[in-house]
Amino acid sequence: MSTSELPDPPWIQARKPRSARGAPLSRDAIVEAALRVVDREGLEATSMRRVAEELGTAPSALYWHVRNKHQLLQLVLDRVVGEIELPPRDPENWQAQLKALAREMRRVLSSHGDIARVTIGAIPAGPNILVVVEWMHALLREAGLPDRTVALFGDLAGLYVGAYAFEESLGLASPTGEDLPPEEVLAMLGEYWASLPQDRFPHTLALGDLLFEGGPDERFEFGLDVLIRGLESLRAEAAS
Amino acid sequence: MSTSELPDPPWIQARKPRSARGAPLSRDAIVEAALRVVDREGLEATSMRRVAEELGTAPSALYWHVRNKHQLLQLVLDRVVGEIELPPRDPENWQAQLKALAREMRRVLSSHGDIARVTIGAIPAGPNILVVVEWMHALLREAGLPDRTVALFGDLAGLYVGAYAFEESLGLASPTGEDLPPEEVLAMLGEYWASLPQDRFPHTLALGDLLFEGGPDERFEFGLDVLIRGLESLRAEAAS
DNA sequence: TCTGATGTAGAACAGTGTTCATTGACGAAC
DNA sequence: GTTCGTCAATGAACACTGTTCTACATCAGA
Repeated sequence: MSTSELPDPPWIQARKPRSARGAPLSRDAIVEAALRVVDREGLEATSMRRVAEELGTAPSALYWHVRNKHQLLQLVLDRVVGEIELPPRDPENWQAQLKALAREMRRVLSSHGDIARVTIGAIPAGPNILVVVEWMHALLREAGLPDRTVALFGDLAGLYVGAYAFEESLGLASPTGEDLPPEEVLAMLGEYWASLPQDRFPHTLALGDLLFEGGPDERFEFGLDVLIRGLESLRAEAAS
Repeated sequence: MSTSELPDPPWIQARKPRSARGAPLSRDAIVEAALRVVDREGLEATSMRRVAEELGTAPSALYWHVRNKHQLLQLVLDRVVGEIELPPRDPENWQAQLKALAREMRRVLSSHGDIARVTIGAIPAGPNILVVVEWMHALLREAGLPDRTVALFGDLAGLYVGAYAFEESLGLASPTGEDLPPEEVLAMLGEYWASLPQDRFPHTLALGDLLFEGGPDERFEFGLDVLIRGLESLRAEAAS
């Protein structure tokens, strides 16, 4: 929700529009169109031709406003991150607030199809992303964590939420790469599981349904819990 | 190193060779060739045509032995995971052994280019992958962790190592998508950092160089430390 | 009015995963 | 020894992809 008036990163190099109402196309309109395509048809279907079609123009017209597809997707990601709502900080409750931020990030990412895939391996450098990063850094520093820990943990938390949301967006992708209904994938997995020799995989077989039954929410919360407990352990050790 | 004689997953459906020495091509030869291409030129350059060229055959010939590119990459990944060396288990030292396993996984993945990208969002279902998973499940169960925790943590650890190795393989990818020398990317980032308004990003700016200076090893070890501390906290709570 | 920058359009390039009909090679049965 | 059917490889083709290049409008300022 921010549309914050921040300086663009130098590598964006937005072209100055000729006049306020002059150009039929704009970088923002392209980003918005690309996001619509991502929402409806997923990242894989989001080609430059498809985005241009959504806008009723030629694919080459996009390249006047955007350097390449990679940059366009980065812009879309930053636009999506802008939807994240940040509550007022309360350092006394830093653990609960950190969890709430992670949940909000996951919610926003998951509400836009595969877009989380873009986060993996991207330097978090868009204006909106920086706002979220600053909020988190502030919370952890105000909570009394050492600077080095804050810097490293920010990275780690971003990696976790991004990777998790991405994995989640794939759903139950068939191991063969075809589009199979999830129940058939589960059936195949079950068949394979049953075929495993008991003497070589006793522990994995003993875990049995526990490996499959945890829903995505439960798995996400577990990871969050582990991360926060680990961080708290570091904090306690540093404070002693 | 395993070449374990395990049943193939049902979705592999390997074709039975006509005779032992008959076919000039084989699934294993294709996987090996694909791995060579990944090692030398990276995942993005690994096309079916490139793999076929490596073998001196036509691209369409591959499709007799492999269902599609997705499956081929899964096979390559499993082949790579087979290189992981597993020491004898010592549940007394489960924390150190768990860390050692994670380091070994990262080492093997990172020694094969981008291959870690394939791990993200893939159901860990190859034979060699299952051997590693079983080892880990065994270690944690023998260490006395509750089954539910073992199942969930296995997922989490795989997600972390895979995502980290993937991010690492990208190196310092330019935010624009072009191939820029890393120092130039760093220069751009520094320029952007310097342009940020002090009043809106005080904490992120205060962290300063701490955000950049941690090498990949240090960052990986930090994440590992957080995960293990979190797990230990769960174990202590469950044991009380 | 002329000039130059700002945009858009269309064609083209080199490449992608995958399918399909065709052709060859070989083991087994007659 | 010949036929037959399966196994395997081929080459062409399809429908795409990201990107670039040239050409062509459109409009602001001198």
